[in-house]
Amino acid sequence: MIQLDDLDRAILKLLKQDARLTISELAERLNRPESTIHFRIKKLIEKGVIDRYTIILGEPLKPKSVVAVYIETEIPVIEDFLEKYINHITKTLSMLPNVLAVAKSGRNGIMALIGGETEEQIEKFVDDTIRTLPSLRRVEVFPFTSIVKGKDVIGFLVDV
Amino acid sequence: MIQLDDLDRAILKLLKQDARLTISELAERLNRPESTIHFRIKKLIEKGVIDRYTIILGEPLKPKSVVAVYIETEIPVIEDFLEKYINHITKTLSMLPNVLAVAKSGRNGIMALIGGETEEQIEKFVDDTIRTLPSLRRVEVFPFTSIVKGKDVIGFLVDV
DNA sequence: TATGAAAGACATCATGT
DNA sequence: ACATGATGTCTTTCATA
Repeated sequence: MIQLDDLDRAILKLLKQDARLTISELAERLNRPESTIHFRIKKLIEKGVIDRYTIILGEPLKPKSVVAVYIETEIPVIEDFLEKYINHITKTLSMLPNVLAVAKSGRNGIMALIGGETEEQIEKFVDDTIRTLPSLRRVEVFPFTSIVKGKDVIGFLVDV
Repeated sequence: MIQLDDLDRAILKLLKQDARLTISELAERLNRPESTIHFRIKKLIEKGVIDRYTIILGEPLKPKSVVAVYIETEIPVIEDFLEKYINHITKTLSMLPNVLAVAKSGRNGIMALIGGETEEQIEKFVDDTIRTLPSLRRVEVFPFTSIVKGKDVIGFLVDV
């Protein structure tokens, strides 16, 4: 395991909120010398605790409407088909810009996060692109009314 | 709407990959003067296209196992109860550190993303914390076998 | 809006406590 | 873990086109 002390955690928390905080600003807020902050961040990156820095995109680029879709295929007699078919679907979905995220679920399930201008537009996309796939035994749409925790995950995921 | 040209898009794409790229590095890669890049980024922030800068946490802090859970409540006779109850559940879940994200779905549904060390541990958490809630008519767990698109959403969501 | 040049701020590193 | 100082790099600003 990895062990982080309070200072590490405080640095991570501040950088999560605003990764452009300078070392001097961090040093001031946390009442530590700049050299210490610099050293800690260097270590956090080396240890892989900080994976990378990124930007979150804002309202202008975010889809107004988001749904989760669960897809489940039939289980074929030839098991080998299953994995190949699941791979095919996930890869196809992954290439589409309005598909924000895709995960395999179990052996024959897929969960996808899909964004669009309206819920109706997304429904149409699901009808045209997903429900037309062969050998599905279930397609269920979970429309997101509001995001309570992890709100800006959409701005994180959206393609530019 | 907002309109972005190729340069804007190129800047956003690079910053999404690595928000620590300096203006000079961006300028070099995109064959533009530093002042231009500086100006564009300033505008992108002003327009809200760039919402904020953040860090993605790495393996040491990421849960090894992740599931999505869909929760659906009964629809009570008194409609007002419904919203209050859904709010109560979402807020309770949001406070827990292993609950990575929570969204309301429709009027009586909740979708939550939950992380843990093993799938069994998460199952136990679902049994103890969610299935014990009153007036639920459905609790379904979708274990994530692998994430195909949006892989580092977990490192983005995880609490420090 | 784009650019070039200059000024100031910052990260980084070495050294020592 | 912290302090200090030296160095080079980067950001930021401003005047100009």
